[in-house]
Amino acid sequence: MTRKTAVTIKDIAQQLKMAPSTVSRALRGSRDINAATRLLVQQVAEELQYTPNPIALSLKEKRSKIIGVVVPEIANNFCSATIGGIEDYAYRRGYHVMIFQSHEEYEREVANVRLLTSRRIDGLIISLANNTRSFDHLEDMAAPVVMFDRVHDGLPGPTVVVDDYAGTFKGVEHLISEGCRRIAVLSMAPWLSTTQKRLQGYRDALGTYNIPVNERFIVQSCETEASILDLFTGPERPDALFFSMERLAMMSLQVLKKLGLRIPEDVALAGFSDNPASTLFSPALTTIRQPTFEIGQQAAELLIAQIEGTPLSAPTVELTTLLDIQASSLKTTGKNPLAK
Amino acid sequence: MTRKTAVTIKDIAQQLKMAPSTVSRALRGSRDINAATRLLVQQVAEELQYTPNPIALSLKEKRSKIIGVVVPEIANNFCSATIGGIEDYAYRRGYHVMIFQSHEEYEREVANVRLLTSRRIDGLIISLANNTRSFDHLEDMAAPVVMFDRVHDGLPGPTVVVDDYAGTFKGVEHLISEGCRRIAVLSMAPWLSTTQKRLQGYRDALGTYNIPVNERFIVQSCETEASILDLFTGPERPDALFFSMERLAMMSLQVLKKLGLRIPEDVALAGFSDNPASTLFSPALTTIRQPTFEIGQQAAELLIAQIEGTPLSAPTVELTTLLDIQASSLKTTGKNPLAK
DNA sequence: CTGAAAGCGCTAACAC
DNA sequence: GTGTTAGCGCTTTCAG
Repeated sequence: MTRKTAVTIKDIAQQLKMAPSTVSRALRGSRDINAATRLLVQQVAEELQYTPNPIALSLKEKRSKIIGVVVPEIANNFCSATIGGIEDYAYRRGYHVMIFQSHEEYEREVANVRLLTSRRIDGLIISLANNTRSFDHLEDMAAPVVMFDRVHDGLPGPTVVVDDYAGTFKGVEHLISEGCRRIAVLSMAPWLSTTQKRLQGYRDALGTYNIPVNERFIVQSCETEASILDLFTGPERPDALFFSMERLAMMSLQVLKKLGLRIPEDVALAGFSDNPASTLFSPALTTIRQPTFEIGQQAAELLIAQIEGTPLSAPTVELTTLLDIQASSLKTTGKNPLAK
Repeated sequence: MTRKTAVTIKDIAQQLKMAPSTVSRALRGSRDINAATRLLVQQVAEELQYTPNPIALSLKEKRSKIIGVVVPEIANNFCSATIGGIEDYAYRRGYHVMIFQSHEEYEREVANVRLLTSRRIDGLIISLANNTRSFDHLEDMAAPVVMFDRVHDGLPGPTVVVDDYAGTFKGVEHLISEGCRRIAVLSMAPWLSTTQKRLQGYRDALGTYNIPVNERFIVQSCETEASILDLFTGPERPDALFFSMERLAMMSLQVLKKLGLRIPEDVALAGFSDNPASTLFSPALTTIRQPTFEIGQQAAELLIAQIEGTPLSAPTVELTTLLDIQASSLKTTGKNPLAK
């Protein structure tokens, strides 16, 4: 057990019978200091196991070396993987990561951001809650903000996203190439730019292949199994489901099971998912894979660049998704689908 | 955009032409203060959007209201779910969570703990890295420590674990009841108490049913697919695999696929996993489910109780696992296995 | 080169 | 009831 009260610069000064300021200078390698003094101080500091108090430093320098992260839910493969990336990069740059969950609730998101602000964090990385429609809490942040995944175009500040449009296009095109013509899409809140880009990719893919868009097949703000079930009540039932989020994939699987529909024979399945195990599903899921860890790293990099005033390499980073074709979308077994 | 410099207690005092201490008292509801003054101060504070500077507070009161969390890997269903639980409870109690990853490396774990200490965190919640064998870094912590999952019995401080012994016993017993007799177990580092308890559960389950223990079937420190492959090289091949970690489940599935062995006909599969989607696997996995979110909450509760000097309800919390039987272990189809 | 002093924002004696 | 002062640990003028 060590002493309860941490050793301070004063303790060192006292023991060496010099002024605290001298110790401070010696420790942080100020130019104008006697080499002998410096060595002495460093030695004693070592002995006493001195570690600078970051709180005192923060108070003085008005920066905390802490970056805040607000995500909808930590226990979500996409979020946890990006947080992993953020922590990884931040750690290497001497920053620490403080995490909050919005639980997809606007109010909690606002509360978190305010809390983080009052914590004097140096910067914020955020993925918006599903039902966040007002952005005041982000607009009047003093600290730099980087958004990822769920971004809002109206806000300034860099963003890290993936090629949502192209990714969706590829995915839907693949379903079409497998013979699907009634492709329903399950998406999130319509005001998220992610949603908009993905839906555009969906519409354009259909358009490219002269398939009329059936608005009934576009489920916006998909939150419950009921809305998926609804798709299968009318006379025209989908022959494919494109999900824009892992949770929606799970829900689809449940619903299709409940309805006794086979995948992919009755309904093909494809979409965005970041469960590393989704190839082990029954059947294995065709997914648009996002470079989650890298997204986190990039977000942290952009943020720290802003904090430290380094010019940004790019205001917005767009990473590339990968279409991972598995059994869930292969209606024409054995056929090697178009690589696009 | 707001002012860059946050408003302080001094600003309020100045505007009201009173002393900062009065403002401070008014704001924190000190008894002996004029009601009128208090109201006035509160009003101005509101107007100016004053938020107390937690850094100044920390410096003064020598506590940061931050709890540190060190886990092997955030992007891991078990870890992210527990972190979710920690954040959830901590948030409600006014604490914030700072996260670090050890990446299963002892050195990085030590570095993180030291960093956290120098950060003057109020307490630490940790799940040990797989190869941590020395515990000095935890022994001489000034702040309270709570361990969860990967705990070490030699250390003081409360722990949150699950009924590893009973959980494993139940799981292995179930495999036995399905007719398996050559059950191999894939486990982690032998010095972890988790490993020890689980292996004991395994041994005792076999013993109870008079099945001799084949030491070749006990794979300690299972890190690679090779060690699983080895199991299938000799003359006596396992008819069941019990995995003690989600990653090992994935590896098993890969290996069995590679070997062309059917699950559960050739090899039954069961074990610890916290992938909420493992029922969607092909075949659905029989798993021992841990109450991950609750583990996190409990850990946070124990820690905060210690920090605030509240007497602990219990030094160690042991939560109960649930055996979720699915197709991967059902050799005798249709048979309703013993509920135990 | 080194010491003394001020101040970051806040609270808690200690006056009056 | 309210103002004054000191101090949390550290850096940074400003003197010397």
